[in-house]
Amino acid sequence: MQDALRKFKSNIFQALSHPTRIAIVEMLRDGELPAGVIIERLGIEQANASQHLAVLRAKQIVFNRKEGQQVFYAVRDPLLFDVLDIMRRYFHAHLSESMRMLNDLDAGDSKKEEVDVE
Amino acid sequence: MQDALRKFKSNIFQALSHPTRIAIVEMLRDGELPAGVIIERLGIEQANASQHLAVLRAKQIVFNRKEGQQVFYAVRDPLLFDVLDIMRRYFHAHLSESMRMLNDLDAGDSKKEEVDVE
DNA sequence: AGGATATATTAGATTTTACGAATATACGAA
DNA sequence: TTCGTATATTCGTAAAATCTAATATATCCT
Repeated sequence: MQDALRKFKSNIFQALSHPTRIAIVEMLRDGELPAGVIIERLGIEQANASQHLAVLRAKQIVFNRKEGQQVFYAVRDPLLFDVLDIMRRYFHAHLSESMRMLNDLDAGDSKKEEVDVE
Repeated sequence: MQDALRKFKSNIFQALSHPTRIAIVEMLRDGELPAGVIIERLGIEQANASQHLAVLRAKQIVFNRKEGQQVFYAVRDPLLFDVLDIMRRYFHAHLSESMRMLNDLDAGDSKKEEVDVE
């Protein structure tokens, strides 16, 4: 049954369905990084970052290697970067609607963030 | 800021983070289909299917066209199929671990489903 | 052993998501 | 206009995700 395949896909997507986790994966594009660096660059609570790393680990999107008291993370398969690249193209291909969508989704929030292009 | 880009990506992934919605998108690979057919093939509650369609609509993954009393759905950009194709390759590339992962995630459920390959 | 550093895990509150049941809307037919 | 079909929306509830604060674990250094 290809039900398993769909479940698998949705699981991976679920793992990628948070901006912080996208940021982590993108951060690892050029190779492994210790958790400390990741956390520092994210600029969020240590515990929170660690939880996001745990999600990526659970879905096997990243793996880690312990060296001394540091833990180095790396993306398991660069195939995922291809997915992110396609998404970037997708975003640009529909730029105006994409931005409108982001604003719509934010609507109701107290602070309205500016949407700039990369 | 490419913060917007990351937010956009995670939004799309969020929309794809459910097996039913993956099924819908895949179902539309060869072109548009009326909601009725989609619902019938999914074999789930009409309301539930309609809700999933609403999610895909909100994220602009699909668009719809009304004809008479039917509503035809289509995927906005075939780029998404490329993403799904990559995920299939990803799945196969790590077949054994993928299946173990699916089982692990199911662990604790009352009924244990068999994991078959597509 | 004891303290400092790096990272992970747990707990609890809040928000978001998913689902079924019921209801609403839009349209075509009689 | 009333009826039936196709689809969407709302409501209530259960489950899952997210965040902060607190605590735990492992490793190195002295």
